[in-house]
Amino acid sequence: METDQAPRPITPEECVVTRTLTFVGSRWTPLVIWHLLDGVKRYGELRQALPGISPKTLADRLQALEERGLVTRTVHPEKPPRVEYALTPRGFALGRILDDVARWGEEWEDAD
Amino acid sequence: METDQAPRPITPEECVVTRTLTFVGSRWTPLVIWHLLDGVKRYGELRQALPGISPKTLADRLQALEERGLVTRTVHPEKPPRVEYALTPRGFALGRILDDVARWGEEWEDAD
DNA sequence: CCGAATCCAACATGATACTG
DNA sequence: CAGTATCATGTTGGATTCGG
Repeated sequence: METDQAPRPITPEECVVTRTLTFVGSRWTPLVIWHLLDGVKRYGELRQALPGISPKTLADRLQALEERGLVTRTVHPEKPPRVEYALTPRGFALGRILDDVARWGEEWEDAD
Repeated sequence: METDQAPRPITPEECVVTRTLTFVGSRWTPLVIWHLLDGVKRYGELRQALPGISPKTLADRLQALEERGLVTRTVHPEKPPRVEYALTPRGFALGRILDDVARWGEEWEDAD
């Protein structure tokens, strides 16, 4: 007998998809990842590439991405200082999913 | 000559991935879609299946999903009224992407 | 039973100025 | 250059109440 699931109640906090999407869906996060797919980037390069972002928001996003293991942060103790950000393998894996999202999103909006 | 792109500045509003993720990443949206993958559901069924959701939030999410063509809403003019929600084909397509997100998210969190 | 209306709280984001 | 500190704001979600 297959237990035909009336899927039991589940909260957003218990749902891995929700956790993932609320994290990745933060306003600037997909664009940060997208730029890093292109290769290692400095803080200032990202800032230029993200028109209108505030330094605080960029720092927040990069810290969050680093904490969650999607981005590495490397400090070169020079003068002037140089800090570089790069995607981890898991960050790249996410980038591939974002491609799927992009394709789906384009069809979706075209059909409006 | 391949024009090696230093990808030109782009805002979140211009990015289809951002638009899609901020929409789908709304707190209860993934769970609503997930429950509808199982088949047609009544408002009250969804409410039971989503512990803690407020009627306003559920109505908001369902309206947004309907407006964007991911869900259909059918009113059966009975007494008491019966209202049923179902995914459209595009809604189901999104569901498949959410599966990928789930798989990625599980690895991601396991690796913490 | 389904859901609209109102009001409010929480959080993410933003502007701006300043520092190691 | 690469941020932090501080303050202001806007959008999202929730509690509650009421109507068809």
